[in-house]
Amino acid sequence: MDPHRQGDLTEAIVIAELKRRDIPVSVPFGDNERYDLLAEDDSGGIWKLQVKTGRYRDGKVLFNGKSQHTNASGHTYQEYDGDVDYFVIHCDEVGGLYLVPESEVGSQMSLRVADATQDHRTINWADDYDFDERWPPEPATTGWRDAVIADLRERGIDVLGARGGDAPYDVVVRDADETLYRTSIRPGSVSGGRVRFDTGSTHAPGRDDVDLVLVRCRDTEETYLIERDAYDESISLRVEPTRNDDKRTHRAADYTLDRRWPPA
DNA sequence: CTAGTAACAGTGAACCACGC
DNA sequence: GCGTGGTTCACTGTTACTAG
Repeated sequence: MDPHRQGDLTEAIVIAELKRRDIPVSVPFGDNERYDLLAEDDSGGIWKLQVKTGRYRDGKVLFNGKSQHTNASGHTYQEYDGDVDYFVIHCDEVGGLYLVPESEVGSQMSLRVADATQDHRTINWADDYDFDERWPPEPATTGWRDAVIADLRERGIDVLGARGGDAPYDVVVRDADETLYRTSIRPGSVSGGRVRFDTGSTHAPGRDDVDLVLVRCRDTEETYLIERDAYDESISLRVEPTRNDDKRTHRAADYTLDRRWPPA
């Protein structure tokens, strides 16, 4: 089956599955929206869902977390980066329906259905993302950006106001030496033992745009400070300790606001 | 230290629909 | 006819982890 029809089929199956669970679902008019469906939870919350077809391979359900389109310069790839709240993955081969937060998905993700030869920490077990276990989603954390700003002020750090217009940073902060730092504040979450945040999207700040990135992780309830020069395209902070102390590993504990402020 | 395993990131291709 | 848009499929290389 050609990919477009496959996508339509999966979307139809997901709509049927949601209806079967008495979940109100709406389909956006036209195909100009980045999400496929809108679903309503019991409390009236509206969630933007992106439907994906899962491919079963080597005991895992694989799916892509980005959309691809073609222009004059060739293929371009775009992550959803907040344009959707959740991915709903249906895999025909295993008959599974999974709900995965957008923030936990990179360019692609695999959900392990079959037992693995080795019990790997980074395995994303499909059962953990079972739709019926995950629905309804937890209400979105509101005011996390304000929480970070409050965190900064609590430490006596000067916050010189929020951005205006299309500036790539959220606030400017000032240290005791009167040095100013353009700072981007991003939401993060723990996945696969790592704190992840959106570093590679079209909306993410580049090295020339900001000096610092503050990541508020909802799972660890910690704020991490990362100097923008510390990474190129992306960085992930490992929450759980590793047995082999690899030099390339970035430990989240080393990047907490308390340990990193003021910037070197 | 090494081999094996798993996840991630990136790239190219195929297919169909649509507009110019 | 050609270029573009949107989707999945398939493959390769890199990174990081586990086990021996």
